[in-house]
Amino acid sequence: MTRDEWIDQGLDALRADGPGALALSALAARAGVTKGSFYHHFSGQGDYLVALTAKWSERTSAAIAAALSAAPESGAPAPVALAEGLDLRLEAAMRALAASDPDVSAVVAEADMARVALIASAQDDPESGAALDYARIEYAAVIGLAAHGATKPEARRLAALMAEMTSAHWNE
Amino acid sequence: MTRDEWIDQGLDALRADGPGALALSALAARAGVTKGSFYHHFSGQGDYLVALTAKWSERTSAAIAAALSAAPESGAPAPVALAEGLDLRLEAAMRALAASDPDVSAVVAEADMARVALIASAQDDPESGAALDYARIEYAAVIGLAAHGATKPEARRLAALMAEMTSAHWNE
DNA sequence: GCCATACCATACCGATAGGTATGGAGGCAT
DNA sequence: ATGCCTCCATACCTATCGGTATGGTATGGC
Repeated sequence: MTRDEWIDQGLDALRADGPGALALSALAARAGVTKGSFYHHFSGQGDYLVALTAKWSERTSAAIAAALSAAPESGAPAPVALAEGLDLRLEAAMRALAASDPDVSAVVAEADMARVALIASAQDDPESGAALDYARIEYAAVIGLAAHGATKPEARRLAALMAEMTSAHWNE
Repeated sequence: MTRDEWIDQGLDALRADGPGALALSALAARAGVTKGSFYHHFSGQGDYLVALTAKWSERTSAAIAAALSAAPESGAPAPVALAEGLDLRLEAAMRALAASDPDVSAVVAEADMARVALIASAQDDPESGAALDYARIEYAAVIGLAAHGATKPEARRLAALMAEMTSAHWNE
């Protein structure tokens, strides 16, 4: 077990079983090791959660950036690219985790802002002040769909409808 | 302390400090009583959480129904009425609570469906299949805004923009 | 005045959480 | 072979959780 493996297993557990699965005993049992390993790689729970959320933030933001930059060729508008590139269950679980930990909450808030900025910059007229507003709405809608457990096909369909609405209103 | 007071204090604590504030010891300390009172009014944690979520569901759904039915006169479209009638912090905290409790999750899912149906029925052409889709998007956007802690004025402004988009696309 | 019942404080219990201290097993250099 | 350093298992500590058992006080009916 490396530090990264602990984090990856934690992300899997978080996605599968929610924040409660991040209890140290549950994590160790899941991985088939004991707490000895954990405290060798991490100074404590705070250290672990920060590292976990940081990795989530990096990975997810990179995935979004890739999906958005590929959008012009693939023809997928921003909301669809989001619904495609995001792990909806993990997004929802991450928000639940953030509700009980201020450090996590800060990282999530920062990631949200960065992603909204990414979406805005992929818009037709990124400089317009409205671009940020449209981006926030699109992003909020996808996160909201994740929050009540929409399936991927549903999320994709609704994201497409949303994209249609946005671009129609945008170009009027 | 009555049963209802325990529930109301729990909702306040949940909104203010997240799911962790629903720990029995924290609740009792907050109310200035001991666990003796709690176990007199409730059979246990499960009983309490079910009662709490049920009350939340009733109250919130009633508030939404009222806001939506008043919308035609007040001129507030559905998303704005939602952003106005919902306690955004409480909505976010409730989702976090649902992530750790299947019973709560079931109630939240049911409430979500009911609210989406309410929004759809307030639409111009409620019978159309698209009405439900639009309603889901509008609702998801507001919940998503709640999830990353949007302030009420922001939520209101973005909800208004969203309503403009939706109705424009709807009537094309 | 008596008794039942509602209400709640106190004290206790078992399980589990995070955290620490320690020591053993294995590679790697010298 | 020796010594060191990485990695982790074991054992233990303390705090806190949900939950139970019990006893006390207040209030209302009769």
